[in-house]
Amino acid sequence: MVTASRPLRADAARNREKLLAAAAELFAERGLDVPLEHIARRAEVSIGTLYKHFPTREDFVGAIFPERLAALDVIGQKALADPDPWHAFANYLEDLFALQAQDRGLNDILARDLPNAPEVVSACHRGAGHAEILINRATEAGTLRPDYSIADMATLTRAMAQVIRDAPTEWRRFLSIYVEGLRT
Amino acid sequence: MVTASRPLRADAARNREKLLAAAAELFAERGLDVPLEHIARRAEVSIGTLYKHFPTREDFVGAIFPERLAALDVIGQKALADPDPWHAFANYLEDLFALQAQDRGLNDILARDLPNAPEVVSACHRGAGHAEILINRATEAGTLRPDYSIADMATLTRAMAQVIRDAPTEWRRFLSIYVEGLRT
DNA sequence: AGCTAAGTCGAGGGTGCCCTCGAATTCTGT
DNA sequence: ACAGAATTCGAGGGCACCCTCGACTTAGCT
Repeated sequence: MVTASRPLRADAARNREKLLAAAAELFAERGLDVPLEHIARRAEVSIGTLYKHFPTREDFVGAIFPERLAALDVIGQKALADPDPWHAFANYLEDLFALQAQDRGLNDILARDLPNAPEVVSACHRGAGHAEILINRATEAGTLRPDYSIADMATLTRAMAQVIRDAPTEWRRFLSIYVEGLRT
Repeated sequence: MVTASRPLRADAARNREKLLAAAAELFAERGLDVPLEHIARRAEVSIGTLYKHFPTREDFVGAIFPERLAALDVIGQKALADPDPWHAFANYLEDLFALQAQDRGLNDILARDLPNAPEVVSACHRGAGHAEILINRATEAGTLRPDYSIADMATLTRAMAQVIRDAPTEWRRFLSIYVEGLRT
């Protein structure tokens, strides 16, 4: 049911963009839970207009994050191109959390059990796909402990989300200790 | 200014106990942020009465947690009595997080930057004292990486709080990986 | 039994956020 | 320039939580 709706009126298109920009900023600064009213205010648009364009918070997430999640693919590709399995895996983790540390919204999304927007879900699945390959390579090379799994990475991601939130300077150290524990 | 206030009236004392019991349960079940109104309801007491006895949420925390934090001292003593420095340290961590996993309120307190009730603060300091000794012993014995510090343990505690919250069965595995990374 | 200080109650005011809807405005094709 | 459709606006209703205060009740003393 892809209704080929006619193009938006000029003012509407402008407002939509202002809303997206405001939401993108606020999500990155304050996380996914910013009050929608704040978004409307920063966009200099009324709350009613906001709801016209984005009836739910998920609609914002779905409109904003696919683009950002593309960064996930980039670091995934980079890691897959690395010939050293261990190095690829460890660097992937670094890159992943560096990404999370830059964007509170992304941090929330990856930590949360409920990123329901379909675009977001599929991006996460792709990410998990990359991760799985990297894990397998590293275990086969004998450098990563053999029982390590995606589930462990999910746990790690949530833990890191917390560390990033309340001690943004210390996540690298924390991660390096953890990773040390993964080497065989 | 320890005002030796005259004893509470019988009904007041009873209500106070009911409130404490209700708060203790709800903190443990749901964490420190339960609505005060829920506590009043479970205690079968009006909201006004609740405020009479405990004007702020901190008053509840201060009344309930000192007792629970005594468990911290217990595991601290146990660890200090252990002759094997590494074993003492590693077991202390296990015991500490087992405690957190049993009680969402405690989990919140240890993870949060704001446990302001003085009794709670001092209990945390005592805990940190034990931890420091255990760390020193283990580093001197050469089994713990030499740069490990209390600050790292604080970070770990917050990370574990998160893991415990959203994957209560996996914290042991997560911890064991991390601890593996600490051994020299 | 009667008095009074102590305690209890819960309606209600305040805040912050969510979301809706009808009146007012503005774009755009003719 | 105008009509009509599309869009905007923001007041306002709802909800959940916070906290206060004055009217009512009761324990406990004499």
